[in-house]
Amino acid sequence: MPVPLYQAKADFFRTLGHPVRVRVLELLQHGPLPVRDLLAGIEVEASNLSQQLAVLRRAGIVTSTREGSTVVYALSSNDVADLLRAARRILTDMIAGQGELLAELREAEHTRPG
Amino acid sequence: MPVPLYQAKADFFRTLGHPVRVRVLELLQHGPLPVRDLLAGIEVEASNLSQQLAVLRRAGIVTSTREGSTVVYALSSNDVADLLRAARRILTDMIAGQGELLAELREAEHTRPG
DNA sequence: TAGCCAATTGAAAACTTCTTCAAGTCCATG
DNA sequence: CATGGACTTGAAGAAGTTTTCAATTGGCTA
Repeated sequence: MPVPLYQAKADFFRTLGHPVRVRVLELLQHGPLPVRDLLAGIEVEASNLSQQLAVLRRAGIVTSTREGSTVVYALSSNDVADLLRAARRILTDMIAGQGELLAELREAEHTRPG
Repeated sequence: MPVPLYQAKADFFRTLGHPVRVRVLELLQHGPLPVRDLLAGIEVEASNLSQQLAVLRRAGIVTSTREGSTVVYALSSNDVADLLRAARRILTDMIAGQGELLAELREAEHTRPG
């Protein structure tokens, strides 16, 4: 009895639903990075970053390998980058849409119906 | 001062992170539908569905219009369908990957190292 | 092996989201 | 204008997530 696909999708999206986790995935888009570099690129404490990395690991979205005294993270599928691109497109559209709405509202203020 | 984009992305993904909301978006992929039809396609109580629709509406992901005594919902951008496709691809990969892992583990059980 | 740095873990408190139920709105029709 | 159907809302408790801090692990080098 498999987990229904819509439940798996929801879990997956929920996993992406945190600003630190999104930043991590963005930073990993261009290739693997050690924790040290993630930490340098995200305003968060080491232990909090670790917690968020653990969430991504448990979900199977990233993998970690120890190299000497540092740990290197990588995306486990390149499709994650596609997904982030799709999300960026939607958000850009939505923000543009809101911009238009705002413009309409401003106009309405000047040409108010009597 | 705009909301940072990674925060907006995280909010967006968080909004998708619920099985009922994922189902709604899947059902709306092929065109607008009245609440009645969503309700028929999802195992959930009317008031719970309404709560989830409100979350999607507030996030600007769907729009609703009243037509007589029914209310019709639609995706506000067609890109949402792209995103769901990208998510499906990733999940399919991930599940396939887990399948392989499982196969390896099973093998290991039979060829256990001393 | 002692001390240090990098990263992780466990656990408690603070916070957010989800579910549920009763009550409410809106429209059509008798 | 009362009734009924379709959908939404508010609010409260249950459930889940996030943050934080102290403690811990693993590896390196003196």
